[in-house]
Amino acid sequence: MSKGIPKRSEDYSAWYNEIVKRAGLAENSPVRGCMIIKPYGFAIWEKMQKALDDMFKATGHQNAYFPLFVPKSFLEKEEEHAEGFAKECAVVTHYRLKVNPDGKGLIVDDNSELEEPLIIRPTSETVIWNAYRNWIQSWRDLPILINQWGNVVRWEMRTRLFLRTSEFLWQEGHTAHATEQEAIEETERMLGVYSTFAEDWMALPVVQGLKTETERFAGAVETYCIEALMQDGKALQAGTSHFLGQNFAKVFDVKFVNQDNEQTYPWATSWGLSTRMVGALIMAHSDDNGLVLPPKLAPIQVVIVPIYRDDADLPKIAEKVGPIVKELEDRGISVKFDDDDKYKPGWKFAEYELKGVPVRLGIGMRDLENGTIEVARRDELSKETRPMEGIADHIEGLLEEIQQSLYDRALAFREENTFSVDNWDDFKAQIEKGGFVAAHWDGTVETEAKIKEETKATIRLIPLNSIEETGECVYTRNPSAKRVIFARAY
RNA sequence: CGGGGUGUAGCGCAGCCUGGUAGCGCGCACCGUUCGGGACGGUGAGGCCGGAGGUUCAAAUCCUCUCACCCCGACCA
Repeated sequence: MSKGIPKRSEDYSAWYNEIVKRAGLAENSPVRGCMIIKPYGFAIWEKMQKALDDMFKATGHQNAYFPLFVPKSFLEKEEEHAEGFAKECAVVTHYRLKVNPDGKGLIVDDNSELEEPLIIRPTSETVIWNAYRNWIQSWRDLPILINQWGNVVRWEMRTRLFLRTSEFLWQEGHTAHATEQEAIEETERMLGVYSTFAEDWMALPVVQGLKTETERFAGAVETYCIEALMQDGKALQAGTSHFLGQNFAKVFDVKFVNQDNEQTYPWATSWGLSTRMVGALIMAHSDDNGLVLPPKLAPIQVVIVPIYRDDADLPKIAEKVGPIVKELEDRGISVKFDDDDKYKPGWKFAEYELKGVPVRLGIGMRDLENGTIEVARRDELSKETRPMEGIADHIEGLLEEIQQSLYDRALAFREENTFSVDNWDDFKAQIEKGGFVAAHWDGTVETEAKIKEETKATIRLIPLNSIEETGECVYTRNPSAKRVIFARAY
């Protein structure tokens, strides 16, 4: 049993913070709003990166790197984009400090003011499209399929580890295409990649859809997103993919000659997914005993804890464990044999539970005599004693089972917490209770704003697969063609 | 920026109201016994009580000012 983690049911927010700290994922930094990602947390992010990067490569993308600094004039070019990000930009105005002549410390050297301020990128559309001007001449240069792994800064008023930090790590894909159709297909393809990642790797069921005008990315023609439901009934945007039309091509004067020898603007997309997903992972599966990780993203999938009284027994156990470790590793399973004698088994059990290691094996002298091994699974907190014979096969299957089981559980939770609501009183009551609320909406920005004002719920998305169904707007009773998903969100 | 809270040992906290030589738990170091769900005993190290000023014979404690962080809201991935 874990010591001193607040209960999810009593204080979700405190529970979340404790998991992040106690599992060694991240901690606060001296700079407000920024976080220190610790090795274990970063290992999870690296697993995410690897899975995504492979999928990006498999869909024809290449990685590149663009600078951290964006000239202010670049950011200004696309009007909506500029307005959208203006409020949260860190600005570099000087390039030098000097020793304070009046005493100790350093002060900004006034003689080092930049002619043009540099913005620390909140996203990279502008620098990238400025570069694309030189990269794109002919239809033969297209498509350009680039992804970048990096950091961005959005000066947030209020932050939470992983979920919203002023600086965060992410990937941003930026593509250019000859036709509108091709760009839209790319936007949808990458949304599909994100969905697959969320569901197959994170064991997190998501709904795919479109953002409303209000929630759309600043500068996009259309924003697609995936939304997931967290255990406290709040929604979390898990990834976004934008169809940018020709907006950035036009303002950066990027043109190409098409097959009919005409000067044409290319069509753009951009798509991103961030370290916020580590937060999503925690909130989706973890429990009052700590983190619960899906096997596919767990830095350690199997931990083996030796149990012995006499120091002389450890080598005997180790001898038996060696081949098991090898057999598991040969199957691509990451294993840790924790033979550290500074901690005792009970402590280790609790520790690996806190860290969400999917499978724990316990092996002691009793097992050596009986040819058995104890197998414990983190998701169900259950354990059983099994024959050592064929244990690798069993574990391989068990990891798959756990991965699937976490997904099934999360899906069942989402289904139990998705409600169709048709009148305003029910709507308000349900939003208060939490969950996804599917309701009719008259399609106007005004109604959306009023609903948000009165209930704090926003339209998370207009689902892609929603069935056409005529109805009346839950707020205005005006006609509506389909339901949209409302929720309170992170 | 509003509202609430907290700064005392590495971590978590008590002490403050009612000023009088800074304490508890965890962790840490060493010794011994332990080891199948966060072991136990013994010994020991560790703190200008967030910062500045004031009141007082005397301030962690009272007063003023400041800084930082956390939580709730407005902004947002």
